[in-house]
Amino acid sequence: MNDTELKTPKTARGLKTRNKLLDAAEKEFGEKGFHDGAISGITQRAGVALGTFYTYFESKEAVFRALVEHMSNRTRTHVASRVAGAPDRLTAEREGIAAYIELVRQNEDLYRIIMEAQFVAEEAYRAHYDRFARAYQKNLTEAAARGEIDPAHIEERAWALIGISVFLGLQYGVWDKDKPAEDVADAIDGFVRYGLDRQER
Amino acid sequence: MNDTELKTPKTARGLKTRNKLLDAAEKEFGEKGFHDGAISGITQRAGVALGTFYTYFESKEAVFRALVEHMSNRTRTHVASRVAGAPDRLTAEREGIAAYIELVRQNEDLYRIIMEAQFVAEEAYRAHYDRFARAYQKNLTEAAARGEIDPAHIEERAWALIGISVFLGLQYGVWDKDKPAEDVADAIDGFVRYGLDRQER
DNA sequence: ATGAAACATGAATCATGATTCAAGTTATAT
DNA sequence: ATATAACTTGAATCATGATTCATGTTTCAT
Repeated sequence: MNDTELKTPKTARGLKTRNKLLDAAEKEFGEKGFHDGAISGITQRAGVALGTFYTYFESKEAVFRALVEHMSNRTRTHVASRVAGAPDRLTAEREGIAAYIELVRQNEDLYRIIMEAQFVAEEAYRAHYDRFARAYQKNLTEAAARGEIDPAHIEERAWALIGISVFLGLQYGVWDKDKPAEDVADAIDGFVRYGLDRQER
Repeated sequence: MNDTELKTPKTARGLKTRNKLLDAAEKEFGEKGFHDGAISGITQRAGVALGTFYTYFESKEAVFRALVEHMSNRTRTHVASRVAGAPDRLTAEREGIAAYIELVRQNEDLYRIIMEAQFVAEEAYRAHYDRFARAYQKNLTEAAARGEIDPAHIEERAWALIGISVFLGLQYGVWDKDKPAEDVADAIDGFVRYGLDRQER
């Protein structure tokens, strides 16, 4: 009952075309946004005829949804792989922020498309952040069990940490790309560890 | 050279009509979003004829811009008035978060419209957060001078604090309205003060 | 009291772009 | 080798809704 399955390509040619369309949609929507982006723009970028689009996607909204899920996965795997080696949660936090800012910088479309999902594919948007929030809560709970962090208010802290990443990504990944992502992550590390109150050490 | 001035009403009647249109636009865009919202929807809600809209606004984008500025001011004054009596910055931080969540809850349109500005009125969106970031930096700098907080990395911390408010507003003001805003503010207070590391006290 | 400026009206215009479809081409299982 | 499913094509359809404008009404300074 979902678009992705309904129109799954059956041959290698079809798969290739569908991927070309997804890549093209990423560029089109990333550049122009959902409403100014056009199906004809997508098919032109992909080098296929207009009608071909509807072989793989039910509607303009449907590609967008597929795209959001695609980018949500990309974000998760990018950050996760970067964080994997961290010795403890607080270090992982710092790495995660650096990885996220870098990702946004390298791939500005990603930030914009996920944000715009809030208005075009609200379900997908909420699912994206819920998934993140749950993952964060799991990590924080485990870290608390190991005695690495304060065990209080895990849920609220998870959302706060998401907010920190997203807004640092906006400011230092999209708007002001001058500072190295590592420097921003270092700068915020002390705050995440010890709050506004203490000096970092 | 700006829309607001070009079409400023000259009489009391005109002013009243313009305000009716702004209120109506807030509801229309808040409910349906920018693209699904219609000028005809706005004028119907306002109880005026379609053409009247263009007596006061140059275009659909222009009302939206006016609206964003209006709501940006509303947000600032609401939070500022709530924070005014706080004895120190860390207490102010806690009050500010509670005030923001309450505002979002009472007025969900506001959250949505400001967020959507990112795509419809990017300048206004960035201006809104830049203004906030500057105010935060000023407050943090002064608090650091009084010895209330760590003086390091003021700019990055300002953006992090904005991100915290916005995402707590999203989660607890828009999506999950069950917890009292005060409880959320209390829950996050320890994190903002002492980070993930310590127990709150 | 009156004329000019402000304001209000809503039908008509107009551009845009998503979606459909009937006809053709290519891949693949047998 | 061939039938069938998978895929491709792009011109035609169609709905939507922003914007304009010519005509009327109200306000207000004098």
